[in-house]
Amino acid sequence: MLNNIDNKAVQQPHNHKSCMQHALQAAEHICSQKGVRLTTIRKRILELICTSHKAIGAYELLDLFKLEDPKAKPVTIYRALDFLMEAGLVHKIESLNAFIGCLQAEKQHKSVILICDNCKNAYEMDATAVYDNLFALSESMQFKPKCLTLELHGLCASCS
Amino acid sequence: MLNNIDNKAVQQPHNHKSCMQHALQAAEHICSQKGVRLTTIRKRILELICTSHKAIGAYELLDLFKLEDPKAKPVTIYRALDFLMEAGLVHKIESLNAFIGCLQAEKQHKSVILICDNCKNAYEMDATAVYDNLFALSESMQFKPKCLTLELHGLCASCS
DNA sequence: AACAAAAATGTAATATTATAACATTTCATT
DNA sequence: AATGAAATGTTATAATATTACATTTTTGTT
Repeated sequence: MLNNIDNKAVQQPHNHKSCMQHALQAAEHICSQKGVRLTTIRKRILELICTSHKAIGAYELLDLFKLEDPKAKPVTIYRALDFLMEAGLVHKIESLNAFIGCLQAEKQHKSVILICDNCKNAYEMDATAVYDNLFALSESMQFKPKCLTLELHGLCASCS
Repeated sequence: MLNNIDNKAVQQPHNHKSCMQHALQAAEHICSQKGVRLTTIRKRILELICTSHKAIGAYELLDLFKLEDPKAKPVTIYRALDFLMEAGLVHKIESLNAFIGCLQAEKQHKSVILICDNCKNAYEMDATAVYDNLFALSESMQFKPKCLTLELHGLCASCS
């Protein structure tokens, strides 16, 4: 199985089928633990997101989903995305208005997303030290930190 | 004059008029140095942004600008914003789709934006160490870093 | 000053991203 | 089976951002 939070590993060619299975199993587990329902739609949207490691937009997802349910509407997607984000299964990349599946949803984590501006692949890397540093720093300025957006754009190994 | 990159100072009540004058003078200086033109429209949009330290949306800016030029269109604002961002005079807050004036445009800087989710005031704080850390870390994974989005949401001193 | 090229702005249309409001259906529990 | 809560369907619209092309203004050159 894919070593979680190991960016190098997922950047390499890897068995993506098992990668996706892992994500879906984690999703089932997390949802049952939280007592929330991973419905057919939600699960399918998650699958579509996890089809690749590329950031995907809500309307791209809608187009894919419409192949199976032609009457689907934007709000279907956004509702599923809200659910999946709330559960920590999906992250929004604010600087792209796009979404990625989370590979370590089962662990509470503090990560930076590395985004390749060429191929749009995006991976999380642990950034606990950065979080702790910035939270402490901001608190010393009487700022009460809640939530950090941390996205690093650049070129991945394959594209540079 | 306001000490640049001093978040505490701008969070306090301060002489905002001089704060704004500083921003405009810096803008003039930077543009003449770069050989680009701070036209009437661009300057005015910058002024409108610098009226407060609150993040402001493009269409809010448009509404304000329309008071003076009722025929103004969205693209007028976006073009000015593009120019101002390119010149480093304005930053976009990706997680809000909103904009703030930069208080230390004259210095090359690596900063985190502290955003108060209550009052929407947003301030930059130096984060050179974080940049250097993340850039180095990502390079060690064969990722070629270009641009970091670093936004910390929370509550400012006044609002918490 | 006259001109040409480049830059900026005007104008219209439209693309993209996201949410609100309310009706209906499905699910879990009794 | 009846009930209430959660999820989904449906319609409409809000909010954010860009494209394409016409016109005007500025700059540099003659």
